[in-house]
Amino acid sequence: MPGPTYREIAQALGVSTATVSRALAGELGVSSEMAQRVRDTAASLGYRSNRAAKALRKQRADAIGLVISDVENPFFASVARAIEGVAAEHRHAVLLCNTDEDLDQESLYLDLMIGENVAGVIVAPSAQEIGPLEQLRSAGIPTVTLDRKVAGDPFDAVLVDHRLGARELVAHLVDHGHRQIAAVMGTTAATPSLERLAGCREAIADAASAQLTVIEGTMRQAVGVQGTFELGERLAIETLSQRDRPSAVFCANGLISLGVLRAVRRLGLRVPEDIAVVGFDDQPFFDLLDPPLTVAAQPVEDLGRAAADLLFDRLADSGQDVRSVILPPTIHVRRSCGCPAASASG
Amino acid sequence: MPGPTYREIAQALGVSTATVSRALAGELGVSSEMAQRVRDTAASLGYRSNRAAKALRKQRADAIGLVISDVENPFFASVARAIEGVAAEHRHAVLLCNTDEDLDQESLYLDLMIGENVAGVIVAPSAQEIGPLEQLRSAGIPTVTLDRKVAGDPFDAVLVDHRLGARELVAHLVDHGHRQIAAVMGTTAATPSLERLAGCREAIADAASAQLTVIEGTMRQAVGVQGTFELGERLAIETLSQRDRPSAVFCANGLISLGVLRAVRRLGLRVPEDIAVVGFDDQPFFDLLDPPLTVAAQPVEDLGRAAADLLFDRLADSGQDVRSVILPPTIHVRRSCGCPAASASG
DNA sequence: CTGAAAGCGCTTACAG
DNA sequence: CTGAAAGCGCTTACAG
Repeated sequence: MPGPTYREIAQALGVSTATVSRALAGELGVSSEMAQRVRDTAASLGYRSNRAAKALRKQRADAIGLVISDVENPFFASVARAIEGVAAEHRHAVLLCNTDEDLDQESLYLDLMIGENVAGVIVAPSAQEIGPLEQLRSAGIPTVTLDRKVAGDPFDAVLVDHRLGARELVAHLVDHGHRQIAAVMGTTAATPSLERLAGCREAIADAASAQLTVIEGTMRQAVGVQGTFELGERLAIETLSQRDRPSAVFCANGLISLGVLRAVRRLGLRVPEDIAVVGFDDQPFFDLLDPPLTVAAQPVEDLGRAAADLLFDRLADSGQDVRSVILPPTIHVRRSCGCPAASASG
Repeated sequence: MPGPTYREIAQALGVSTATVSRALAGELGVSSEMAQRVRDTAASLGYRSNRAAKALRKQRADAIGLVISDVENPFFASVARAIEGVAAEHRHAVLLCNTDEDLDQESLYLDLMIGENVAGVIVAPSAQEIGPLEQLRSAGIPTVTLDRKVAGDPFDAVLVDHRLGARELVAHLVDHGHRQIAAVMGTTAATPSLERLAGCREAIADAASAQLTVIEGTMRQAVGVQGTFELGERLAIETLSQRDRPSAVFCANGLISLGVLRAVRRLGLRVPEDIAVVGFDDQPFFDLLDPPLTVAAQPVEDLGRAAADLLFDRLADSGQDVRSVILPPTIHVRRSCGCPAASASG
């Protein structure tokens, strides 16, 4: 049972569908009295806007695409939540896509979004090169990249200062006296990982006789939440089983951190006595882990909100220059680094 | 720069757009030779399907709506992931909506999805009464409810046997000798909570002289991930600060569990010596908490996949009877219940 | 301020 | 097997 259309509203009032359209769109050029009558009639008939028809006619849907690697990853889940909230304020729907960092899938999904005539796209790019995102550029679709840079800066971007966060974390380890530090990286394909690694190196360079061992998996291994988690565990077991094992480890992200903690537990090592651990990313319960984890927290909500704001800004004014926003991470010192228990860790 | 349409393909081949449509839709009634030529031309012109136009013409978009309370909740994030995977296999987009369990927002979003002409909707209903979901029924939109029942069973449903999980968990506490048990509930508005509570009561009824104290917050308090977490903490602090405090607590969901663990830590109590803790929901790192948490795990991936399968089944054959699938939870015995450390907890 | 009319890009009876 | 034509529900120059 199809709902009423402009035709029914127009007929009920003896006016044209053009007038109905204008009144309901809140356009000027229609008397406020008529506008009111149209709105009343629409309401009484239970009119519901047909977004598909609008999208076709206007060549632009009131919807945005969100292209991330995996909503199951708590980082992306929080970001998605924030974005969806802003989109809802703008009466836009959100199309959700998980690419698993796979370029083919990313390409497929972008095709789909362009076919939906989305107004814009927020994407966490799978690679540093523009690759499939070129489709968005050539189709002229407003795009914001999330957490990652694309070569040539063709899009608005929201970034986190990964380098700074990693540097501070590793410097903290150095302050605790550690000189043999391992960085468990998962993968170094994406820019966040690369920058975090660069931050580690900076901190090491600042310290006399400190040394960094980089441990990393391959792209294929670090797939999905479970995959990354298990990769972290596996890499940590390899590294920490050696006789000349490092005295501290930096974990490239929250999932890796959890994997490393499990490895440590399986090896029967104590944190921080036998091995100190710090990691990128925070979660609300990381202070409840055994031991509470010292981390560099990304401002996930702000990140999502900033990305959505950038996108809707551009939808309102497509002429503006390409902008990028860089957000700082926050260090939460807890116990896994070797610091004494705080009274109220947060 | 608009891409090519059927018109350009048709002109290039000297055929009608009807033929192009049939060929690209893979319909019979077009020679396989012609079909091939159409596909080749489409590919060489870089044709991209216009989903908005299709949606309008067919009165049905290749998209499904996913209406949940909050993707930031790990339970929903995992479910969303699974659903999106199945949808992608069917070349359907997923529209994501977070309702925060707010009926007005749910209603607003359903309006939006219906306006998008979604092929179907998967929804975790905010209430037991049909309420805003009536819109879906009267619009004839295939709907699957997730994790929760709606009065009168008007829709296909995927459920978890909450009662069983809770019953086993509390029975386990009773086996450990506990007689004063508290159930920290967050809210008992939704059916999962109610059924979990019923399961607790059954286990208590089976035990001589055991007693259940139900602690719950109000709807407004248990909002969002952070809200539920903090509510659990607050309720637990109140309960466990009393002199005649219970010796064990059942946590109604994963977020509440984390809140309770934090409360326990803040009160300086030891788990399980001073207070045993069990909870509904699992996460990949719950064995890394201090102490490892004994839980009833919902089969989240299966839940999402089953919901999506039910929906696409119905899209293929709308005539079939209303079905419901009930999935069992899995008990993971770890240490918070009082059991000794397992060698490899999972 | 309002209307008649064209058209967004498809699909689908209908006719051949 | 293929085509001409109508139409899904809107919006928007254009004309008055």
